[in-house]
Amino acid sequence: MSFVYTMSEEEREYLDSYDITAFDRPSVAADIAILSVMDHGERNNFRKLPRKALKLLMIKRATYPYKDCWALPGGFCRPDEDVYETAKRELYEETNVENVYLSHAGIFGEVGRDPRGWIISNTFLALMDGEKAALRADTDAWEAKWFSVGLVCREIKKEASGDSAELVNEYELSLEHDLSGLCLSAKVREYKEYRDYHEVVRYEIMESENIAFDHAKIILHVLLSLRKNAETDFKTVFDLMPEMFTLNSLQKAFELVLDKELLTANFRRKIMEYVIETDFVAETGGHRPSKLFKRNVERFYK
Amino acid sequence: MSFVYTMSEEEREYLDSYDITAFDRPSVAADIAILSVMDHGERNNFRKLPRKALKLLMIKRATYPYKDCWALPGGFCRPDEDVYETAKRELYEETNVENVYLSHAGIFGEVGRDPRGWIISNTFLALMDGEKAALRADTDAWEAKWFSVGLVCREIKKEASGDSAELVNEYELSLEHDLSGLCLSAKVREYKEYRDYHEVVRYEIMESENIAFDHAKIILHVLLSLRKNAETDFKTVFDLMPEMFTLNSLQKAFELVLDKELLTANFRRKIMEYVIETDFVAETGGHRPSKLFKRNVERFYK
DNA sequence: AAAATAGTGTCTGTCAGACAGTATATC
DNA sequence: GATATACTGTCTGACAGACACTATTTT
Repeated sequence: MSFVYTMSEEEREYLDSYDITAFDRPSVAADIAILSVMDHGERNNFRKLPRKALKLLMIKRATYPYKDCWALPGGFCRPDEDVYETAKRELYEETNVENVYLSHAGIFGEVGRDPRGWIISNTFLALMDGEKAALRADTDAWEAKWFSVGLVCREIKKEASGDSAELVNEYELSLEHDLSGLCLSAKVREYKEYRDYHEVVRYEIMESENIAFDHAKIILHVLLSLRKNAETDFKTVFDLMPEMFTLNSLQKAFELVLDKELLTANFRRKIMEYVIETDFVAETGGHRPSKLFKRNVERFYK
Repeated sequence: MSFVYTMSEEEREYLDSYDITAFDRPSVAADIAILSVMDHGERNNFRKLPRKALKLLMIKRATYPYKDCWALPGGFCRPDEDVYETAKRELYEETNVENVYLSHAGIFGEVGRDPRGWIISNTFLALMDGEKAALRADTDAWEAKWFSVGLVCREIKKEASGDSAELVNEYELSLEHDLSGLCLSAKVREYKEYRDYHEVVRYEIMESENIAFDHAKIILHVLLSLRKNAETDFKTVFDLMPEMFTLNSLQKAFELVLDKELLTANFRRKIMEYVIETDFVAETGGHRPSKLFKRNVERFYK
């Protein structure tokens, strides 16, 4: 804050006698869902391009509670930093990567969500390109791993009558680690109720296999918000791409985030004004090589 | 959380010896921007419809810091409640209104934002219909008042070259109280920088007249997010409407939120499937009365 | 030639923007 | 009849979805 706030003598006295510790206070944490698009699975055919997957970074907990379960990277907020800075710091500590997309994506403070006590979790979403992210490869020594994200939605209930409506969806979240075959999973229900002319949304964890705390709920929430955001603002998806990329890999990133297939011709027509062709090509195998493109920053801010 | 988490003996011991108070903790507050659409100004011509304005509820501070300045309603989070519940409780205490649109709209925890110490503010956005909101009218006795919201944007800088871009906008926020003529105002700059292929947005308060803390920044942020959200998801704007409304008043609500004029014929065509005609009419003056409509809830959840 | 990806051209229906026009109340 | 709001019809251009088509590389 840059503007100057001048204090009276009286106010100075009031503040000096103000005891902020008189009230109960929570611990505040920043948890980060770090997403990236990476190659996934075996490349069994030399001609075929590698399959791509949306990947999430999870960390194995070394201590109680939820010892040996996997959790989102995160940590507690310190008095000398903004929550945003906490997230940035944790992100760097876990990935050695700086300058990536980072946005606040919600707050989770339900009573009893952490057995250690009153802990409020600020959730952040970070997006980074797979090349940068892969530099700190996941080895057995390092307790952080990239998991392929799978999300399936099943409709449980859908009722709309007169002035009220109720929708229940069950999401099956599965997180798979490529090399070890390790698999984390969860079922989370989404309850949408429309009553008194207002919508109330609530999530409930039904099952949670090896995922710590309420992080399955948090991951679901982040994935759904990202998807919704990307529908209208496609600048976001570019944050998953390296400096130069093929139009095919950009399309794959969109498809993974939006969770639907796109028609190539239409996608290219729409995206064309946001990219600039470079003189480079990607030589990827037994077929015609594709041109590399970069962002057209000026169009982003037309 | 409904699933059961079973603890080992070892874990129980760990948790019993865990001292959460060993670390510094912040106070966590929920501040709410409560918006509503109400009639505004004198009705000088009996034929003309009342002018409408977007109104924000502000509270005059009785104590230091920022004594006699105006602030967003809010309060501290208690250990037995979710931050969301804090917001709902505060909302009810200030307005006597329940069951309205309420959503988390950001977190403000900059170091030094509150002279009392380390206080993190969770910002919520609440929307309610003007009829409900006006029930607790603003009297002189009550220190809460509805202010008409004015927001003007001026472009300070716009540079995009090669791989980086910089945009600076200055927003002039003015809050006017109809009866007393009381006026609060602020100038807040928005810095958008695009570097290393990622966007960073930052707000800075340049002036703040009678608005407490960093609330001018918070209000700006809430208004801009609401506007952006309403562009694509127009369910939100309906939360500003009573059970029955004229299409004209709905259009005015959209225009106030989106801050742009809409063409009536096009607006009606677009909105028609989301409303149902009722048998009632609004008799408003020396001209053809308009039909009253209600929400078509089933279409909201098609 | 076969296989695979790269990339283009065009038809079609929908929909938003613009605007002119008609309808119906009260004073 | 004047005034003000209520409400409708239709032209236009842009654009998204669908899909058939051509191009280019390696094995």
